[in-house]
Order: sequence, then structure tokens, then C-alpha cells
Amino acid sequence: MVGRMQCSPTGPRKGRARLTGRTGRPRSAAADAAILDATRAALVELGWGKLTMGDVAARAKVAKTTLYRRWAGKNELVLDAVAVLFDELELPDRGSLKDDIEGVVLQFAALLARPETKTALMAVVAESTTDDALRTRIREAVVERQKRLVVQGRQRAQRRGELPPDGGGPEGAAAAARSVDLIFDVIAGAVVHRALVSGEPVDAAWAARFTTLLLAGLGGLETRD
Amino acid sequence: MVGRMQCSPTGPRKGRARLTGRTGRPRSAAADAAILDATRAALVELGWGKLTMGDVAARAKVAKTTLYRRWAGKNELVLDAVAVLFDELELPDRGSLKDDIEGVVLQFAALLARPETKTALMAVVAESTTDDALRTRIREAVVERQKRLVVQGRQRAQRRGELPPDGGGPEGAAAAARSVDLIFDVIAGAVVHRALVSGEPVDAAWAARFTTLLLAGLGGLETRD
DNA sequence: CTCTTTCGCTACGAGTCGTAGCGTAACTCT
DNA sequence: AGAGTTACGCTACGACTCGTAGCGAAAGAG
Repeated sequence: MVGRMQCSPTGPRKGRARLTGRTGRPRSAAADAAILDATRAALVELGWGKLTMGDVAARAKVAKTTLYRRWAGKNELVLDAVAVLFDELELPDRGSLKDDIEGVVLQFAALLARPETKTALMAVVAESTTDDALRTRIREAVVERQKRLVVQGRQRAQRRGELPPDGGGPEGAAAAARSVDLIFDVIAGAVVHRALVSGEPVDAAWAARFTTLLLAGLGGLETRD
Repeated sequence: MVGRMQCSPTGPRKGRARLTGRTGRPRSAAADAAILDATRAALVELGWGKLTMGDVAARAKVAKTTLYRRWAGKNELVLDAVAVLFDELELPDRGSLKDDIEGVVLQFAALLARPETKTALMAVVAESTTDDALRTRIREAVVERQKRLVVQGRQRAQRRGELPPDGGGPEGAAAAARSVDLIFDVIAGAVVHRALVSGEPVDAAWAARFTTLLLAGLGGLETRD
């Protein structure tokens, strides 16, 4: 849960709800789950544009005011509702870097094929271009969390000898971090663009050709296909 | 202009406004320009989310009804307002494939750095996930039009001997088309993701490292950086 | 001069937003 | 048990936006 608002603006202590030092009626965890489920359901049926706070409240069977007590608005609510879906992504060891990349590409594509994910992700990013706080939260809730997949796949490939090890010292670590960022942007960006902008399927054949390009570069792609 | 509505639902002929066979008062081309300029200005100041049709009409000094006579809604209007910006992209011959790619990446990044472009592009794509007609129009107005850059750069590289020529026959042509699609998704996707999702600058250093990755693959990137 | 279409303007019902106010429910601490 | 604190459901509200209808006037075609 990234987007929760402060619980008690007047409260003297800032501990979390279930910890000591917090008095008063606690927030209903069931309401949280119901609201986020309702948000995802509304995204599926209505899409971002026609989703309204009142509709979500009605689906979740809570008062509209309860929504506004917990989230500042539609942007934050929808972000929280879809961010958790990205944590389902995994990187099972398939034995080679190529197979690892193809696997995660297809997983990511399956996630983006879900209607609630695609309509919400792009819309929230669009809103974030005029809302710095939202952009920071997207980075924390989605982008930085999922870079773990790149880090993990890269480490595995280095252990296998498929990629050279990191250079030593602080420069080496900085270069490794830049590489992770770059690779993440390339993989995530390409899949998102293919799926949502070009609007064509990310299937096994595309994943294979993309992975070939990523591993061998343009020259390697052209000689194979 | 992609998103114009039919001019005369009752008209017997379907020719354009300025052609013969069209009677009545013609639409004001000046109003068109004023509306699209006003739309871009409103996007800069308000962003997609807070832009309203009434506001655009007031800025353009036309009646709100005039907007609805020409565009079905906000989606179509904004798409038309920003699609033309993408036609400014060029691919000057810088002598090598690497320099050509870096050049177009930086141009594209500069375009995405403009507030009206980034807020509108992502929002319209988000809306297109629940609106097939809009998705088709985005493809026609933006995606397919800009693939010319990939085609042109690829042909140049083949002439220079930096990339192998296309295979012969229909299979070769189909493979070439798939390669163009793939490369376009990778380049455009990576730049968009870096600029808008990761929210970090697409500068010359990033463009150089991205191009290295694209040309040589993951192995080539890691040994250099 | 007539026909056709567009234009500006006003007005409208419908829908959404985000908040305020109130009484009640739930939990903590003394 | 009682007092204090916080969350909840509900209602109501002004402000705003939407998209359309209806009107008379303007601009071009034949």
C-alpha cells in the first residue's frame, strides 16, 4: 500500500494502525480489500475514463467519504489497485538468459493484456506528467520494485558466464546500476509499446525475436529472420 | 487531420469542403488552426486531466458547439492537436547507423519533453485501450506514419553495408516488415519508458548507451560500460 | 436571390466532484 | 466501566463539466 493518506492529522504519534500508541477505531482492512477489488472491477468494465469514485464506493459498499479519507483521488486509488498486480511477476530459472528473458516478457505481456492493467497503467502515467507526487509514487510502487527482475536475471547470467561480471569499485557499481536501468527501460518499454501503442500481440514468436535482438543486437537479428 | 467528423450527415456527396459539389458556408480553416493551437496551449497549462472542451473553445474564441461539430470529443481533438507534432521528426544522414539512431532518439526525446506531447500521448493511448476506433486512429496518425524513420534508417544502413540486405521473395519482405515493427517498438518504447515512466532524462549519454545496446546486444553493452 | 451549411449564442438536464456536518460504531487507555 | 479518540455511513450541497437543442445570423454556391 503506497498511496494511503495520513490516518490522523491531529494524532500525536505516527505509528501504524495496529501498533500501540494508536487510539480510536481502526480502519477496516476488509474495506480496503473491497475498495481495491471494486476499483479493479470498475476498471475492467468502465476503463479509466468512465470510472468514478462514486461508482467504486457503490461497488465496494462503502460510503464515498470513506474513499476520500484514504486516497486523495482517482489517481492514487487506481495506482494502488493495480500496483500489487505487478508483484506477481517472477523470474523462474529456465537455464539460459535467452529463456529467462522470453519468460519474463511473456509474463509481463500477460499482465498488460488484462484490461484493468493496461487502461490504468497508461492513464496514471499520463496524469503523472503533471503531478510530481504521483510520478514519485509510481516509481516507488511499480518501477523500482520490478527492477528486481532485471537484477536477478543479470546476476544469473553472470554466474552462468553469459554476461561479463561487474567491474570493481564504485564506478563498477554505478555502471551496473545504469545498465540495469537501461535494460529495464528497453524491455518494459518495448513490451508496453508493442502491446498498447502498436496494439499487436506479444506472443511467443515476438518474444523470441525481441530477445534475439536484445542479446545479439541489430546485426544478429537481421541475419536470422 | 485524421479525426475530422463528417461535414454534412445529410449531404449527398462526400467530397471535401473546398471541392466542387459542396454548397453552403464552408468551415473556417482559421477556426481549425485556432482550435488546435488552443488545445495545445491548454494541454501545456492544464494537462490532459484538467483540460475541458469549454476551456479550449474559450481560448480559441469559438463556440463550444463548433468544437463538437468537428470532433467527437476530447480524445479525438487532442489526438489531432498533437499528431502533427510527430511529423517534424527527421532522420538526417549522419554517416553511420549509430549516429543516425542517436540523432533520432534525441529528437524523439525532445518531442516527448514538451508538456503537451507527453501528457496527451499517454492519455490518448490509455483511452484507446477501451476505444477501438481511437486506437486505429492513433496507429494511422502516429505509429504508422513514423515507421518511415525506421525504414529509412535501415535502408541507409544496408546501403552502407552495416546491415545485411533483405532476403528475396515474399518471405524476405515479410521478415523485413517484422523487423521494422520490432525495431520501432524497441526504440520508441525505450525512449517513452525512460522519459515518462522512469522519469529520467534522455540525454546524449543515455542515447549513446542505448544505441550501443541496440547495435551490439547485451554482451556488447556490458563490456563497454 | 435562393439554397445550403456553418457559426455564435443561450439554455438546459444529467452527471461528477470533493467537502461539510451529523450521529453512530469500534477500539484504547485510565 | 467510563472517557477519549478515531473511523464509518449517510445526506446534502455548490461548483463544475458534459453534450445537446434551438435560434437567428453569416458566408459561400448555383
